Amino acid sequence: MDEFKYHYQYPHPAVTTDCVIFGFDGTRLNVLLIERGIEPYKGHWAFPGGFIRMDETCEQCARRELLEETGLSTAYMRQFHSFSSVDRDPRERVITIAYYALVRLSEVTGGDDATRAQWFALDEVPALAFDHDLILRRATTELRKQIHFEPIGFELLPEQFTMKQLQHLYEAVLDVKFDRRNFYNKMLHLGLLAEQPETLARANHRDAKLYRFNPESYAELKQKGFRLEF
Amino acid sequence: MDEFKYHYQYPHPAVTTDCVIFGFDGTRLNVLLIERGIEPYKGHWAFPGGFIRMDETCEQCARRELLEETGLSTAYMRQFHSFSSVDRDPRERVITIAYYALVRLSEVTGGDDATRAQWFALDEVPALAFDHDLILRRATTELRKQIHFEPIGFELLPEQFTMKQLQHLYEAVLDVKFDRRNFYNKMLHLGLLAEQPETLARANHRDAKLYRFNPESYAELKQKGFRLEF
DNA sequence: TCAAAAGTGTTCGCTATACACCCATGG
DNA sequence: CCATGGGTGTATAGCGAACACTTTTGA
Repeated sequence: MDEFKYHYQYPHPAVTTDCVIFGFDGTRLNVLLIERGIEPYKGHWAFPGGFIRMDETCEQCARRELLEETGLSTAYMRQFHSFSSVDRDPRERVITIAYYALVRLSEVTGGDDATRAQWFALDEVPALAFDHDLILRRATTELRKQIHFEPIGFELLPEQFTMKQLQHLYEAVLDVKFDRRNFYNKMLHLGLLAEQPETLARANHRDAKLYRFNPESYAELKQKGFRLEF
Repeated sequence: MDEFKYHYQYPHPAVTTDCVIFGFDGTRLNVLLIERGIEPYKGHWAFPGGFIRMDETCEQCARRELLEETGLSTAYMRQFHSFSSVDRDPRERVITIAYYALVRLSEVTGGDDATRAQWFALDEVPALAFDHDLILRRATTELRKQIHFEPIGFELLPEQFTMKQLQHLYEAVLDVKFDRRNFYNKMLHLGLLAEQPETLARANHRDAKLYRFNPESYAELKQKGFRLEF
């Protein structure tokens, strides 16, 4: 019985997708890692990923992995780079198409039990399997680039959030500090936020207003040639 | 004799790279297309591209194609997206990793004679083979995004250029018009241009100053946290 | 009444924009 | 001397950055 039953006239690389899943814990940016149960790199941490099927696109493949590990069937997801070093996988030639996903930590469920998954703060990520260190660095820089000009930060926050939470998010992703008052002013004047009727009661403090991202306003502004920037 | 001598346990897609080669003719942005000599899409125009070898990275593969078609061994080149629709190639499952290159038209030589290659202005590109229409649209939007924030426009101009040429380039790529005086001021104050001793003699007009892009200045500014923007 | 965080406005300086004049060249 | 494009400066408005005070809440 021949296990190698797929024949080609020319050599073909294997193709995988890998998925860098970002979450925000209120203070720091986190990524979801899987502990590998098999060789190569058994026991090392890596991004969720897997071989592409012949009947699915890369995006479908990446979404399948996201679903398996987070229970989420929808989330913001973006292809950011393909990695093709000849020796990046010791088994065979493997080219990977990498995505990053932005998820709300509160919505993440365990995923299937077969794999050990764990969130790591960006600055506490251990050495990773394969070339995943490189993939993480690239994912982070691409995310930063993108958040400068597109309102994707909201994908990491609950539907309703306070101004302070939003500020902390931007500070965590961009690794900068903003003046609180200027941040409030800028955000409100952009016209992308809808003030919510509810407020968030805080112990010992004044209640905080809750906001929601308003995609319609953004679509409208974008059509008028408006360019968001941070 | 078995022609299908490469065996795998699981099905593998074929992987290609495609290369959108941009050039600037002084007025409009152009792309280099190849007329396909074989099926599928025989007689249709397509981007230079080909199957990846087992001993080269995608970037090396794309550069190989660039060299074959333009004679250029160095040029600005950027991977911008991978395309993986299941039916994008009728022969077999093919995933392509797409690059765009920015070249100086003056430096392009014929490439090898085997293929018929031709420059097309962006707005005169015919219907393309495979999903190359989609690839072109994506390449164009990515190029526009990138030129907003990185000084890559110079890659499309001769080493020495006049302010007017530079303005025309930006206008062609971004599809906007700039006020000539404001464009001059902004460019000069950015500090990215080195004024050249030579001038360009123009018939019937005053000579034009020639400039050169100064990568050192840019590196210096970038390190200081300066963000370029158009 | 105090501590800690929320909410709001004003001033200032820079930069993008709109706009006008003089210069150099060839015919 | 004139037509054509090259080169430079100025006035204004709008936006981002720096910055201070008041409000609310629970202890």
